Amino acid sequence: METTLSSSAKQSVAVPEPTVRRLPTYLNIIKNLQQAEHTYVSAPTLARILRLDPTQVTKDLSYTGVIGKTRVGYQISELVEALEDFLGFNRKHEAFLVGAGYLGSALIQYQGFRESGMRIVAAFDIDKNKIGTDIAGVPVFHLEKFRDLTERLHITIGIITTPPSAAQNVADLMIGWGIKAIWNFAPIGLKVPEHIILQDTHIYANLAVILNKLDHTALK
Amino acid sequence: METTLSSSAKQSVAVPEPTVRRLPTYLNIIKNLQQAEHTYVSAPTLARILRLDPTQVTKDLSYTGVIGKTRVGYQISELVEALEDFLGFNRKHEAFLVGAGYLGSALIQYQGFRESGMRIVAAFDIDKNKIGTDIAGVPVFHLEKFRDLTERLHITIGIITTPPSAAQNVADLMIGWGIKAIWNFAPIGLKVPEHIILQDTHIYANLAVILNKLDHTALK
DNA sequence: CTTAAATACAGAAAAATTTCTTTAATAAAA
DNA sequence: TTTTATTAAAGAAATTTTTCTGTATTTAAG
Repeated sequence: METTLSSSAKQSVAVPEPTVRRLPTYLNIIKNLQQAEHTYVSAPTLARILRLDPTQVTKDLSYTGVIGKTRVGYQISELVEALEDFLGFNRKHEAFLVGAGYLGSALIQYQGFRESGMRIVAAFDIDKNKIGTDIAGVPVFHLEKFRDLTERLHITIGIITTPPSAAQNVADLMIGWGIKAIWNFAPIGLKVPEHIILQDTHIYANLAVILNKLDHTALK
Repeated sequence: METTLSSSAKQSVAVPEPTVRRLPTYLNIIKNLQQAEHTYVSAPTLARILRLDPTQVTKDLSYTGVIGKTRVGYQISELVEALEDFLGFNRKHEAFLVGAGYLGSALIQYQGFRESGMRIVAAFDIDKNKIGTDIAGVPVFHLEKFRDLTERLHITIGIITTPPSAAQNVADLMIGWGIKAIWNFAPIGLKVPEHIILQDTHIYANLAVILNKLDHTALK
């Protein structure tokens, strides 16, 4: 799905964001190679698999600090560790999700994130029909119950899957909870303090690209 | 989620892909304004809502062909129609999904795509436990039943949510079905003919950006 | 041992994208 | 009516990202 529209706290991030986006893909492939008993992988090999420019792969991997061996490539075990470390996939982050609609439910049910260090531990909504239920084992609470929470939680990530009209209020609430990063799926530009990490994801972005190409190449 | 790594059939796409990605977001906001009885919207207004550069909004919207009125902005009804037309959201595309795991199920259950012109009409898997069931009303068939399909289907989009090892085979199969576009979620670079539209989406990309920022700003 | 091929890496060049600047138009205010 | 402020739009500049070149290294083949 999606794509970044805006982001705050972009100071001192020397690594280009397109690179950060590609790194998980490299990691995934390298892990597959690791399971297939490979011990080394070269940039050209990764480039062939992903149909990318070999020098781009080299540049991307250089940000991990791993140095490759000429004529051989990179040591897989070393690269896996470096990538997981760089991406933060080996740390454990717990997340709250607000807005248990179709998108929110889909995100919860997609447990794949668990392998990447993020676990959704609770969901919130204001729909009485959803309160008290659970989605794939994740309980759904009433948002109001957490409104006046004074003690800070150990939750680092807040996921917003509400309608856009509610998103800013939810964001403010999350900041009050002591959350460090907000993953926003609402199509609105949230106003957050400098120290809050904000990542906007727009579900329709990729679909839009496909549909647009479909129409524009069909005419050719 | 999300992001494009590669794409084929990129001939004559004069509109920058970042622009195409932003357009659905504009559309969403403009529709909200429309419901709130607004009739005009200006680029600076959209820019404030999304925290973007105003001239970027102007440039993006210029690709729709809609021309704005100085000092007033764009007519909302005209813009909605132009955006939906440009993005293909008012056409109806049916899709097959192969790989009914967590991600595939999440995508099916997220019915939001229906509003954007794409409807997932069937899912395929090779897991006997899944065959015969349905996910949110979408039936799950055995992939093999469709392997030797000779007649072309009217399905335009194929969604791949299989493990990477199966992805290329599935892609070839889909091309045989007469599919026009492939939306690939497997972390692998698919080889497809020139005329097939290929869009790669990498689920972990956005999460990676967040986790990376979390670690790198926490140290500051 | 020598040669050839494949690779990492650094730097330069090119391409794409965003941001800035200027101009003209026009609605609203004075 | 005149002035002011806001906006769209086009083009230029700046920035970011990708791609291209060249060099040194090293494994493997001859």
